[in-house]
Amino acid sequence: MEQKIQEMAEAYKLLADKTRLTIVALLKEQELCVCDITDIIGMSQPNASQHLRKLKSAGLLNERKKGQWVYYSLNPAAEAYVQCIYEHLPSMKDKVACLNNNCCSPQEEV
Amino acid sequence: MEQKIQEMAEAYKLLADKTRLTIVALLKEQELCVCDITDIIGMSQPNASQHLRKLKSAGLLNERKKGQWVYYSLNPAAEAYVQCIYEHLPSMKDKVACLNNNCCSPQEEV
DNA sequence: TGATTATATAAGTAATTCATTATATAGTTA
DNA sequence: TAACTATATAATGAATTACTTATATAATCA
Repeated sequence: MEQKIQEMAEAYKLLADKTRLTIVALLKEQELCVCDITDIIGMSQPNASQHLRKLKSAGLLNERKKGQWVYYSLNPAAEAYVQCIYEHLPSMKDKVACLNNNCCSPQEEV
Repeated sequence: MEQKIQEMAEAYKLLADKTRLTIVALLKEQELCVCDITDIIGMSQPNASQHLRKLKSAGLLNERKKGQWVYYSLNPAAEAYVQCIYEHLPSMKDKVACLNNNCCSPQEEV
């Protein structure tokens, strides 16, 4: 039981950061590339990249490369104690809406 | 929406610690006083006290004073995005079992 | 090929956090 | 009252972490 609590605590450590939790909330809406995320959140590219690496290393995200873009998405196989949190995240539909108006990278090619 | 994510991140920060998550798992079984927790987990009294204060300040715990003991319990009115985590915590029944055999403080007086 | 764009990594720094040690408060008991 | 027990608070130090700046890798395009 200690092992499981340890794993849970480590996962929650990743979600206990406003920036990463925002990234997860965005990815709950749709798959996004790094530059989408930096544009929407207004953060530096290395910062986003480092957060994404942490989330992916822990198995929370999947990654798909296409050309020079790397698209990240929520891993549907993530632990239940992680996924239960996603259900409580506020909608980010309006935040990702601009992407469909082509402000940033070519979403229609996804 | 940023506000809610901020609040969620702060709550998860509290649960992103193995010690505090263990305390919460114990309290999910039953109300416990500080010395119960220190005995079961094997931690120092000030350490337990400080963790409990954090959890209580955030509204995750209730406190009930009786004599020189302070009994802590999970706050059933805590946010849903917090409570959903509790459902995934492993059982701690065997950990609290010794208390009912009177190893520590007088549970029968609770 | 060279220039541009997207992403990743590395190094450095400031801030936060967890646990310990020491001490204070407060209720109980002799 | 004095001694004891339970709990809380304060101060310190070690470790972790988040962000920035600088640089590296890699794909695309002219």
